[in-house]
Amino acid sequence: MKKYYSETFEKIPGEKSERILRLSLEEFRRKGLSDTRIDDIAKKAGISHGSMYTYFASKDDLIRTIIQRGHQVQRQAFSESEGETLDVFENIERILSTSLSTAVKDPDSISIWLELSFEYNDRFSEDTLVLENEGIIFWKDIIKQGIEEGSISDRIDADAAAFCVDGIVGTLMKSYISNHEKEKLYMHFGDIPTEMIVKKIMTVIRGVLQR
Amino acid sequence: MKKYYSETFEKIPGEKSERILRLSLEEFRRKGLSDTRIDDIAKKAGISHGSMYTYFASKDDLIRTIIQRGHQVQRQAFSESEGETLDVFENIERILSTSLSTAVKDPDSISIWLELSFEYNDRFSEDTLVLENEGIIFWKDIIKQGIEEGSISDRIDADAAAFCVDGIVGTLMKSYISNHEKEKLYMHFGDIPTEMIVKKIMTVIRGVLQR
Amino acid sequence: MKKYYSETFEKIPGEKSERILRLSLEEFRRKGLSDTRIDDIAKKAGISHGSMYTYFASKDDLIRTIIQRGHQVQRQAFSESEGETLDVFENIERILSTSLSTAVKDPDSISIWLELSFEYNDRFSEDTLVLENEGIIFWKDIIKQGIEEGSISDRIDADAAAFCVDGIVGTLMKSYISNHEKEKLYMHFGDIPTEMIVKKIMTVIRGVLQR
Amino acid sequence: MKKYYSETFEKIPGEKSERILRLSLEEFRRKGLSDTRIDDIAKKAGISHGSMYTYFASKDDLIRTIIQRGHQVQRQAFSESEGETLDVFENIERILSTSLSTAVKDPDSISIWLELSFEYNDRFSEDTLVLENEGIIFWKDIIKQGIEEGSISDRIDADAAAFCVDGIVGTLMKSYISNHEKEKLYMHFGDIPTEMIVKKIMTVIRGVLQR
DNA sequence: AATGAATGAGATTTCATTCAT
DNA sequence: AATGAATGAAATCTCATTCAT
Repeated sequence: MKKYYSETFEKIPGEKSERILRLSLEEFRRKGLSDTRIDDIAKKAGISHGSMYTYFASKDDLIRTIIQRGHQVQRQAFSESEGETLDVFENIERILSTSLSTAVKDPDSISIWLELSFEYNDRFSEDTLVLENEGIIFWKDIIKQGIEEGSISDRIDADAAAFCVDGIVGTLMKSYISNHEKEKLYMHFGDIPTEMIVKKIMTVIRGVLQR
Repeated sequence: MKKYYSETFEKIPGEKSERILRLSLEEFRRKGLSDTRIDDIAKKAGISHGSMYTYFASKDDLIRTIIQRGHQVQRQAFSESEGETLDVFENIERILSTSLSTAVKDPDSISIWLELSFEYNDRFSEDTLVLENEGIIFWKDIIKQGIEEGSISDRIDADAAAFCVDGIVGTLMKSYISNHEKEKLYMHFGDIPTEMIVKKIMTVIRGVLQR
Repeated sequence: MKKYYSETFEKIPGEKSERILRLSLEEFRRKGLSDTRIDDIAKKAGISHGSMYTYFASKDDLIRTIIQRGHQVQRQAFSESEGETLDVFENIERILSTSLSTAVKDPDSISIWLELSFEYNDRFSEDTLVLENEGIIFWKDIIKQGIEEGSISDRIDADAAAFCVDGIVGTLMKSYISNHEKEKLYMHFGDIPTEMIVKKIMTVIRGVLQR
Repeated sequence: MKKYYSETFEKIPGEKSERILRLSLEEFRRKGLSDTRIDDIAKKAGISHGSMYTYFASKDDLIRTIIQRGHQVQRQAFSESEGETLDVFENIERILSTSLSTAVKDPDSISIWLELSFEYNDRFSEDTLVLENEGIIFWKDIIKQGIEEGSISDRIDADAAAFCVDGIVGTLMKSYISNHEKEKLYMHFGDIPTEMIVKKIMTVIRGVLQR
């Protein structure tokens, strides 16, 4: 995989590089990819903007680096949930629950990820589609497994089920990227704890899918 | 509702004002709210740079005007589907189908709408939340009606069902805003006609909700 | 001929556009093409640097515009000296004299022209070689004419004679672009009036060429 | 003569210091004094950026060091041609020939030397004028010698003759610093071997000067 | 002595906005 | 009402130079 950061960036203390990436993410969520200024990130990180350019040749390179970091984290999450022999619905519930807590803890990553959907960010598409595909396959596998096991009705289209679950989880994760989205979530569910939201959504998913 | 355009804008031929708003939408989807330049819109519309500023006091005002226009269209869609005494699932299917064709015909509106979810666009939140709320209530009503009619299982949480259906429809509409999203849709469903996608998704929704 | 300035630049008062080009030339001679800052030219001309960019898309475009202006002036000079039926040596003397007074009055143009000889300015080559060629042909014609008339010895190689006269005139014109070059001229001739320099050089050229 | 390099630079292997100076020259010709970056030279020479600064306190000091090196080489050339009892024209021809082959072999030195003529490089003037003067005296001596010997006509102004010969040789040497100049030389002489150019120019110089 | 990470002044360029015509 | 020239704040990026290791 192509590296979008300099060797210098590799050599600086991990703590520092982590901080830079984390603060970049935060700033990107708050200001948007386009309106985030390299200089602001540098200021927040307590380094000179010149240093930012010794680490990343351009703003786009910084964004790509962040995207790749997101991949690693996401892949790890996928691989962790593999090999577990849970019931399909327990599996979905666990993923939903994990996704939700990720969204609450790290809305920055979700926000930047969602920005990549827009046409004006298509230049990053090649960097992200591979992972998107992995996510889609991940869901399809789960659904197929459920059908094979007989726990999901075979009247249901597997592709559509994967699409729906993916969409529901995505929508839920999106609900924490901004006040605006939090308001919408509140409109939907009122003021209830997040675990409660998972439970409620699971009644739907079970209802829909369970035979 | 506050007007964000000048009286001058009201007086110009409807055809011209329509064209300006339509081309603005197109440009906003392609470049993003932030990277779209007023001058580019003016050039596309064949009017002078300065004229844009006689119509809209600022770029944000243009965006707000576009948002309000979206509201009108959306409200019209809501009101049209009211008063019809369809079966709940027929109703959902029709909305799904309409939403899909809207997304295909006018991805620009969807794209700009989705951009408003991000924190860096929270300044537009007050202009949009009202309509978001209407949409949510719209779904809740449909679900409640279904439960009352007995066609939707009462084991299912109504709020969550509304959230899920809303999320699914939203995800589907998002699938047409960029090549990147189209690719993802293709990963999900392969190369099938759009009506087929609706049908497949309906097997899921019926399966989940139907008692 | 391709235009390297905007339509806006064409429309501003001639006096203003002249001033901008003149001050650009001056600044380019003093600081060099590379170290001249657009902002400094703007300041000298009493306009905003933003305006400079409405006139010229880039610094290179400004340079090209200046080069083209130099062409026009130079071509005019060529065409003026045509059609006159002077003796070859009178002709050369007149050109030498004119060139010298041009160099004294407008060293800026000479300086920028000479900068174009360097490899790092080869990107402008296509804009200048045509005129260079015209200058070379101009000299060759004069020498040939002299040989045909019998006033120049036919033992002399015409190409080389054109090269030498061109080189001498070029060197003389170069002598006014900087203090450094003026010093060198002083080392050569001491403190004598410029007409005297022309006379002295003519003794050489006559001596060399006259049969 | 003031040294513009550090003691450290004196201590490193001659081969290495030679390489650094040679590569600097090359880069300066290709990019120009102003646009050449110290870092690029360091990279080409395979040393670290910082090392360049342990050798030379600044970019200007590197340039001055290069200039002084040019002096040494040039002085050596002068001294070699002294003490030889050639006929004046043989002498000129030999210098012309030597200059030409120097220009072909080492256009980098010529290029940087010519850059020093411009006003924006006047800060190096004090470092170069001494040598320029030596060159001028060198030519004057040759011409005077020719007049004394009777091989150059006394109708000719000695100062002007020195100026002209100097200008011709300078122009010829300049002809190899860039593609642009090579094109001009080709316009003058077509595609002929360099020795032929010398021969042809000598017909002019002899013609002019020889009584 | 050599390295290369860090710095920050400053260059080019962009573009929302103003305003005289 | 329409125009488009002018403005200048601000963004991205460069690179000579410093300095700790």
